[in-house]
Amino acid sequence: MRFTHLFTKTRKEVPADEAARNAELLIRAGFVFKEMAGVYTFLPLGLRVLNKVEAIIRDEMNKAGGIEMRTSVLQSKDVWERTDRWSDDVVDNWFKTKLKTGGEVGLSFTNEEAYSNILTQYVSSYKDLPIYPYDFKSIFRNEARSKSGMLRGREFYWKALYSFSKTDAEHTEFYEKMKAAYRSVFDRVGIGHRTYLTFASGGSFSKFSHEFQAVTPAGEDTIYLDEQSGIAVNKEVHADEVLAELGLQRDALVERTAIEVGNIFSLGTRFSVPFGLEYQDEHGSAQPVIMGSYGIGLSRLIGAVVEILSDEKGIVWPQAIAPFTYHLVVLGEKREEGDKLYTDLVAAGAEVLYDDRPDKSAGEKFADADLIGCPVRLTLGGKTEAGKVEYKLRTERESRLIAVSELR
RNA sequence: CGGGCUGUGGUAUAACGGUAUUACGCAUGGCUGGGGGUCAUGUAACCCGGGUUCAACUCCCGGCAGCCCGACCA
Repeated sequence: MRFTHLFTKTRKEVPADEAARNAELLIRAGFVFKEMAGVYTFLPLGLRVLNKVEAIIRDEMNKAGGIEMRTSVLQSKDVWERTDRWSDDVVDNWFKTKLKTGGEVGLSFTNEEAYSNILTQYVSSYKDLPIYPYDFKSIFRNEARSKSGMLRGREFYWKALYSFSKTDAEHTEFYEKMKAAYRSVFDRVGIGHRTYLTFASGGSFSKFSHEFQAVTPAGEDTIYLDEQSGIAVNKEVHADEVLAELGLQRDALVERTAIEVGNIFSLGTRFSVPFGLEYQDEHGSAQPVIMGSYGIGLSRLIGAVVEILSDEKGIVWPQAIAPFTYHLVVLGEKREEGDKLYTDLVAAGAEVLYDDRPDKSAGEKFADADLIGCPVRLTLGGKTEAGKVEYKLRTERESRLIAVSELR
């Protein structure tokens, strides 16, 4: 993409109404636009990152057996009354609105009911199970207090997968598979080294749920981490009996602030029973479906990556989710060579952000490249010998000259 | 939802009960041309409503909005 085609602009000033580093950088670099507290529009650069994160998650979900679909955002009152989660007294962060015809609808704040309800139409036999549908979707929560930029929004983009299994054993097998898939997602987006499997309260159907907590001071959870094993417990279950059960020594744990970038939990029959979601087993008797829930907030995850990997100059994107691999800077008289290199790289399939602005100084272009954070900066300028290009990694200070042909 | 702080050009800010400051951006032109360069000219603002006052961006009340702390986070 040519910079002159990209309508967003970078900003030097820190937004006055953002204290969170992730929002500050994403706004200054032009990845997102703040609509209101807790609500952000994804601008062209931001959407490219979002799409890459989505593709990684989709890949991992599909590999684990997931099947993608898309549930509606508008949800009907009837469905949620089945599980007693329509009332504002029970769920206080619903966004609700009215139909012209008089009925009430809610905007999805989670998906359990939607899936349970839908699947009653399609599941009737043990031959129909297990199934693992999931979707990517915007979710709405009327938070009393959104905060920390992208980390806690009122509207956010997530992936939710639900497992529908015949037995506890079948459920557990998949649950373990998802743990691995999540591990892989966080590794691939570049924060695996800071993300820990964390035991949290499990509700009525299992003792624990599992969270994936990324350690960052910007987080809002407190976890107790055993650095040896990489296992953590959420503050909410930090008790002697729990530690004993998990084989953790209290003295070995360190307290950390972290953000929950993913969570998985067993739902048992909490939702399948109210919807009559059952199947007939081999003997013809009705059995409730065993469910599990697996969520990842993509917008939050992106915010966490920025919090964890940025430096004083700007964002440092991991290759896998960077908006572009190359940030090509062309200075003054090298315009023609720049155009050719850009065209050649794109033709070869590379993703390139080409700073072709004719009226910007070198300093400004370099500062923007650092702020935007693509992994590789390529420079063509007065110091660059013919046939060569300066190659600099975002994570390194010095650049080196390489032959243009080395770039493919 | 409780508490605190804050609302001034596109962005970031200053002052003042009486003509609204500066920087960035943007526009035009010149000089520049490898880490946000420089000169000139221009452009653009007091959140909304009410009150006090001769006069309110400024003080008071209410609303709305933003940030922070706490509560909450299915």
